Amino acid sequence: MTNKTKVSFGPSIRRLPSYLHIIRNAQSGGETFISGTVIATELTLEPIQVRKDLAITGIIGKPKKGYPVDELVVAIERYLGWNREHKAIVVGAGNLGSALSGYQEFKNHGLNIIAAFDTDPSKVGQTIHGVPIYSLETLETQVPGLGVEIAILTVPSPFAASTCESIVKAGVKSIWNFTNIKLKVPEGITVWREDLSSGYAMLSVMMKIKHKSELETN
Amino acid sequence: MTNKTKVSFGPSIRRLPSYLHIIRNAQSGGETFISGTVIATELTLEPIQVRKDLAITGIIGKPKKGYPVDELVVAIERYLGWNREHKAIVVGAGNLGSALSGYQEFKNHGLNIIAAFDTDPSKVGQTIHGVPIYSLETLETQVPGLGVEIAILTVPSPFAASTCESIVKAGVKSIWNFTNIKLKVPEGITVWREDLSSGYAMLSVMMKIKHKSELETN
DNA sequence: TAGATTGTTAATCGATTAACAATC
DNA sequence: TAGATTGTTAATCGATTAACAATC
Repeated sequence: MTNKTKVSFGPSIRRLPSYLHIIRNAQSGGETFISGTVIATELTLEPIQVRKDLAITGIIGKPKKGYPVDELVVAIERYLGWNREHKAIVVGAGNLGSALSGYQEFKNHGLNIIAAFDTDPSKVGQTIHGVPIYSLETLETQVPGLGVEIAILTVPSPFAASTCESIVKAGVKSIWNFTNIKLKVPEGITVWREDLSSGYAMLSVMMKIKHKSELETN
Repeated sequence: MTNKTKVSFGPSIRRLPSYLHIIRNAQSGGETFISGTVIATELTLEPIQVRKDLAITGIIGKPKKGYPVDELVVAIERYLGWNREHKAIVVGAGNLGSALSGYQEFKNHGLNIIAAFDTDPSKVGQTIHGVPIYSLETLETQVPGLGVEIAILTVPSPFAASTCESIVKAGVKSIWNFTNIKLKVPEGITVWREDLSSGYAMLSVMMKIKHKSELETN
């Protein structure tokens, strides 16, 4: 169990943001109730799956009407911890780091990026989306005490391991890892790897299968 | 079944790129065989899972020695369709699109981004990582006939649906969707959604759980 | 040879889906 | 009231893990 925080309902948790998005839209449209059926149709899921997923937030629906929209929004955000601020830093102020810094959606859900770090001297002193860029060398001295919870790791892969060490030394406990390296971290450090290669793999295989079935059909 | 290409072994396919990365490293290091146990240790997985996953590529290992590195690399790339070129376009030449255009790893695995499209007139005519940027308006006329297989969708969410329609009209059959919108596409179009929000959700919940257990412990 | 590692077959685990009574 | 939708309990499905004979 070393290093592994067990999370029950992984797949359910991953679907919640999509639900939240739809429910928020309904809220903006003035709806007060939304049914699991409607959400399911929107996302091409089974209604029973939506109901099961929403159950983990503790919200209770009304037969015939569905779930109370306002309560549901609050409950999902609470469940995800998106109702409070998470101070974060971007480590690697390249295009990807810059893109993530600018995502309004994350800001709306508590992600507060207060600084970025990079090795490129020409970037230091600049800002990306209003976020100041500091020298990566200063990370370990600057970050402790600022209450930074999350480090978003977007450095090139060869620097992932060493940069990760700096992040840990700086006392940041959670790492959102966008590199294709599996990080080795001490116990108590949470890592979520966003593996873009695995997405490309899925897309590639789906394409291959479709192509094959076309060949078979024709 | 409408719109849904069924892919068996989803989780296995998503792990293959990580295996490939490690096996390639072993290859560079001059190794000729690599065992499932070694790969598993590297990635904190069970050896049996690695063996099961590698089995789908058709490669047969040698007891005591492991799997032949060169053959394994070829077999994984073949299985993923990464042994051939996939022409692609980036739709939405912002930071994220720019980041993806520059990823050497994808280039090495057949992803050939031949053009980017954007609405911003100041971007049109420029290049990102050597990829020329054209006006989004010209997508439907320019792209057909070029043999583009993949559209990487990185426009802001409000434009996702309409841009998706253009992509489909242009005859591109696979979409790598980086927006937080569930796209509605005609049958025969493959979509893989890269859902960054779900990653943020997982990280957030893992943080919450860890925090709670710390409170309980102290 | 001895032992590490394989591939196969079976068991377990967890997630999805089905069935259905309860109810607004 | 009638019927759509809920929450619960059970069944199914698929993925992971275990056990173990085969073998280099």
